[in-house]
Amino acid sequence: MILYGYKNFLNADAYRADTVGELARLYRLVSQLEGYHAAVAELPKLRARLSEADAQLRQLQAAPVPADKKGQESHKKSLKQRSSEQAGLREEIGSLERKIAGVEGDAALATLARQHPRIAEEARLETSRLHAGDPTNTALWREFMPACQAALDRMYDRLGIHFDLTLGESYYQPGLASVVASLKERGLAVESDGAICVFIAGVEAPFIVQKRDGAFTYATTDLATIADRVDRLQADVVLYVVDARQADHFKLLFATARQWGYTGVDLRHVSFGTILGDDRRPFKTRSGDTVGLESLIDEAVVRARQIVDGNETQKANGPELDDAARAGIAEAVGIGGIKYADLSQNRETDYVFSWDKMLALTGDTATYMQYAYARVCGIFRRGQIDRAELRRNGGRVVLEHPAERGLALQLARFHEVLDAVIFDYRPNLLTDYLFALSNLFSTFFEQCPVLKAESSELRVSRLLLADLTAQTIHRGLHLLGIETIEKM
RNA sequence: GCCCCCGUAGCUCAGUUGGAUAGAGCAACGGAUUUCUAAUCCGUCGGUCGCGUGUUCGAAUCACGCCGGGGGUACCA
Repeated sequence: MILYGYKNFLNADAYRADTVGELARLYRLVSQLEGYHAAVAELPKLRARLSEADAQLRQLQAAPVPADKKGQESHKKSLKQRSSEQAGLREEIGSLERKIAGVEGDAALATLARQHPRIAEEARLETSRLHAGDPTNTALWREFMPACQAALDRMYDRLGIHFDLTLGESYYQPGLASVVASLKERGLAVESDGAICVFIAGVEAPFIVQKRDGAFTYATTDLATIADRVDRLQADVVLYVVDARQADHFKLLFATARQWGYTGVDLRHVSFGTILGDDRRPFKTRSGDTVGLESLIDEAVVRARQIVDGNETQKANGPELDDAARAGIAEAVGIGGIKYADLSQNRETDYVFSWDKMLALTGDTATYMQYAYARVCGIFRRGQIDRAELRRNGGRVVLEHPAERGLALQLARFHEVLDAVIFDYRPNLLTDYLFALSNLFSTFFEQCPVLKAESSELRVSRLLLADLTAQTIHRGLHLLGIETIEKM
């Protein structure tokens, strides 16, 4: 789509000024025009289905209600089904009409749509040309990639995400033809309606490894990836952290891979729920109308900064933190909050996107744990305690106060939680644990003076508990990719 | 049509392989700060775990049925 957009709709100035932004615009534009034509083609069919559904519904309503109970129930049921079908069709039609109006209501867009009636096929053709090694498209792709990669790297960098090894789709491209050939050779892939497909017993949908126009698909790349990871990297587990809606794809992929001979590798779809908008409809990342990650992060950091500044002005002895320190705290708190919001929900549950949830700084949030950690650091700083020395001196932990006991029990459970997290790839178990731990620490902090403990033995014991708490929070948050801060 | 997921407090969600009076956060309300950071703590209010039947000593959890909501389903990448 981007290739087609570049060749037909490029704004050269915008491309020079903001390459990625312009490419994104082109993608959205082509996607919109494609959607327009698809909607125009689809609309009459849907309208026909709707009038059919209307007629059926009227017929049902006019029909006499059966005398027997069973008949009544089935009558009621089909009535309900019909009207729900009718409502569904109306909704779909409305959505298509809006799509069409969006283009036709804009003179420039309407003209473009008229000039590019076969945009969908032609855009696809650009992809298959690229796959076939077309020099122009390959050169363009080489031109686009660095800018896009740089934009991604900036985000990953800000989020503290690092990769051991990155291989894009292009890495596998040279091997795709032989994947298809190998599947054919084994009798796994057959031609169907001009496409090369693998059919898996019990699944109606085909697994298309090569389209009618010759282009390969994600299915082909995914198979080539499995082969590479097993043959070259000797992977024994491969995890796919992908939206639950791709479940069918992975079912077919894994089944095909096994039949292809890759039986010794554990292939797992670690699926996660769909992110829904306020209307409870899925966010569609490709349509480009979602909340951008960057603006989400910026907003989170701004809000965190407001709290930091507010706290600083309220301090009895005047502000302690300079601008750089405050900025660092705001970044850690803002980004940590977003990561935590995402990781603290059961990954399989769909969730409604909410700014408030993403940006909350009180209650069950990353901030809560970061704050508990900073409070421990405050104790050591205030008491001028050398933590390494404390650990070396080997004092005893005594548990007399209920708050001490509760905290210690929770600390001892850390390893169990990590086992459970790894077992089924459920980070929310770790967030639950850390929240409970931090909560127990806060209670302990309120009720058990550490530096001013009644005896030196008790003081050492409580210092050890505080130290362990900080270490555990630090490790736990670190595993979630969330930073800790010494002062907040 | 076929396949998959969900329904737990006003809201957002936990609830590990079935195990004790079903838990949090937010919201609401009431308290706590001369003492290590109040981004905090303590408390109150709030639930027929969608409905029914079954399996079990025991079900939010398992089975079946029903009601309600959502998603996927041949050439998009």
